[in-house]
Amino acid sequence: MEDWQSKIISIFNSKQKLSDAAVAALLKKWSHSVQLKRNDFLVSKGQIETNLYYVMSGSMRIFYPVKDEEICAGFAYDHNLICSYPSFIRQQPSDYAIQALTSTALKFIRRSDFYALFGDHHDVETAWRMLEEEALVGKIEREVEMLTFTPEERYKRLMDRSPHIFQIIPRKYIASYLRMSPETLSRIKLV
Amino acid sequence: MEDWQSKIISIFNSKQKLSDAAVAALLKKWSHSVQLKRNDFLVSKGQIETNLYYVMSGSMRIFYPVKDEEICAGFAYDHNLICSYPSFIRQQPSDYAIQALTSTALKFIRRSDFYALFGDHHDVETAWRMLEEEALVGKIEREVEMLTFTPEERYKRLMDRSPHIFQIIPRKYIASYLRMSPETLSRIKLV
DNA sequence: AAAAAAACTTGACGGGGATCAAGAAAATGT
DNA sequence: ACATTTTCTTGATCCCCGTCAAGTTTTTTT
Repeated sequence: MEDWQSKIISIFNSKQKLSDAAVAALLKKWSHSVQLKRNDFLVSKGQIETNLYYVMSGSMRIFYPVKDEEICAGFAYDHNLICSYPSFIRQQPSDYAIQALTSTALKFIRRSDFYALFGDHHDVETAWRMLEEEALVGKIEREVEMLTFTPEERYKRLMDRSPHIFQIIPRKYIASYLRMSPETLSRIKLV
Repeated sequence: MEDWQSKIISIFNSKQKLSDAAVAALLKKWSHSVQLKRNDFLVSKGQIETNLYYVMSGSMRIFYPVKDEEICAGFAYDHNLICSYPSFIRQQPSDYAIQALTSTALKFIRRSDFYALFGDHHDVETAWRMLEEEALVGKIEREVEMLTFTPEERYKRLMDRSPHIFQIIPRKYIASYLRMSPETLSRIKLV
């Protein structure tokens, strides 16, 4: 099994141990590749998400274009699963866009193939449910984070938790992710 | 079948049609009751959520106490499912509190009983997964709502979408839910 | 290695909405 | 029905942070 394949399986296994049959079926379908250059879009606003991606290498930002600005919802890098979840779930045009910040290599599985596995492999559905639950709880915790801390506290807490982000991601996107202007982030760092 | 029972089933059926056996098994376990008076807590901060509730009548607010204030995360009334999801999912102490705003009648199922159904009744798990997906997408959409609209726009959009809330819920909680001070909400209504 | 583009910094300014405060209105309970 | 508590309103003040602008540094491209 290749390294990226065991990484994908371990993401699922961390929630629910998959049977050998499920592992084989999942990997068989998780077989497509994309290669993006810097600034390429993986998903554009308005597009319907039909795939679930695994990031082999590189870095991406997830954001929603709104009026004349862009609000950063998150990032993805090595060994993350990524897609435009609302569009993936509802099969409606995506509000999110996902863009490569560096050249990025991805593997993906088609949504229809993925969902088709649920019938024969109950454990895949259970693991996926639990991964989605994690996403929901994460969203809720982040909401609290943004509401109860000052810009400076938000910066410090991200710095404590994920210092590597500051090496990979341009500050202006981090500022947007932390819900402040690039100028405010710049001034905070002076302190 | 009693009215509240068919309501619960229809919530699940809206996502995934349940088999007769699944319906029977689910309702058999969804058999406990609670009755709350105004201001009683269904869930307190720090408590671990072990139940999933259905609101028969009355109204509730979900909020997180933080520092010296309370931030309203949502409301629940007739025919809603409700629990402290992060605590229910992770079995960790709840950051949320849930409080009755009027006298409220609820039915509930124990988490352990609910999860136990998933083994024999795959369709219950699938319906539940889809309901959780709906919650996740809802959270994401609300985030956009809060970030891209002014206080006045947020008020008007809630007024358009859910005018009945203003008849049931005290304004100060609605203000908190809309992420503004009660004074700001009061001033907006003058316009 | 040089040119161009993108990202970051720093200063000046302004405004939207929070906070504080005090009075009015409404809801609750006995 | 009355007293008490809670909620809502309205005014005055203030400050945090966003915006605008101009210069600097870093990164990217060729």
